[in-house]
Amino acid sequence: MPELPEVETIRKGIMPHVQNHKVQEVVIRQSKLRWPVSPELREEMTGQYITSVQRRGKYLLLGTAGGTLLVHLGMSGSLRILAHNQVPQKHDHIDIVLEGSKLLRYTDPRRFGCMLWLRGDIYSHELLRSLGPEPLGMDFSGAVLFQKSRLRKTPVKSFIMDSHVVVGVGNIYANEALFLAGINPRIAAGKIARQRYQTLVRCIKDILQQAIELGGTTLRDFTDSDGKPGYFKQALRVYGRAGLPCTSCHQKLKEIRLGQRSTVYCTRCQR
DNA sequence: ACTTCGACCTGTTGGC
DNA sequence: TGCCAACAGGTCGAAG
Repeated sequence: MPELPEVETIRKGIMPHVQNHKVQEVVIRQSKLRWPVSPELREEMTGQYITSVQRRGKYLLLGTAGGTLLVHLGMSGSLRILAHNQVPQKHDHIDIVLEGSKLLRYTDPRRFGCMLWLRGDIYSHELLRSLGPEPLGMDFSGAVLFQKSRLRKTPVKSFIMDSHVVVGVGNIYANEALFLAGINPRIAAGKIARQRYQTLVRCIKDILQQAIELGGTTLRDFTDSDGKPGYFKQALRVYGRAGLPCTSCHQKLKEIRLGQRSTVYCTRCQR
């Protein structure tokens, strides 16, 4: 579920429920996530006011005066706002219980996500320090991609999915952006011209922006049950459509694997 | 410095 | 219907 547009939608969805609210209790039912969840999370976050809800790439950052909760949803994680009396289910690992009537519940069947309590300057933390630019920010441009890609032999799809190059471009949107840009995903990143990177950057920004706007409408209410976004299903041009006709030229879409990830493209439209 | 690959998990799907 | 392998929206870190 979580690519950048989903994470941004979740951020906007939970913000009004958690910002300026006081943490009454932190319940850790399962501490074995990608990294162990430290008891310090409970010890130090309890009693704090959540002052900010930010996003960096696919990380969510809940700021307090005493530290920051860094959340990543991995492949299967989700966050929901629920009532205090909602009974936890099998994969409901952590609750941030707020004063009043609500709690923020972290659910993650595969447990590839993480919840880390950080103190001090969070941007100097290992996980955040060397991240590339935000794809929707001003400092993500064709010039940047072009410059970073010189001499790199890795396929352009793997390249744009590398968080040190640019954050937040996951498998779905990498496939979609390359289709829109008309670029074959297996071309070596270092062999792509500056001009084409400008096109690619425009496509990445467009597809992410569009997905955020759609996500915003279907996932507006975070007090609902699982808000599983069905929004992009219809908008997807290549992802999940291997063997089906290209929406542009009707050629059968091809599926290959790049970096162990499913890659779908049109051999006629993407060169 | 760059690339590849295993690892972390559970749930779902498709083939036999 | 059941069983088993393959695969799934991520990404770190080790090894080459």
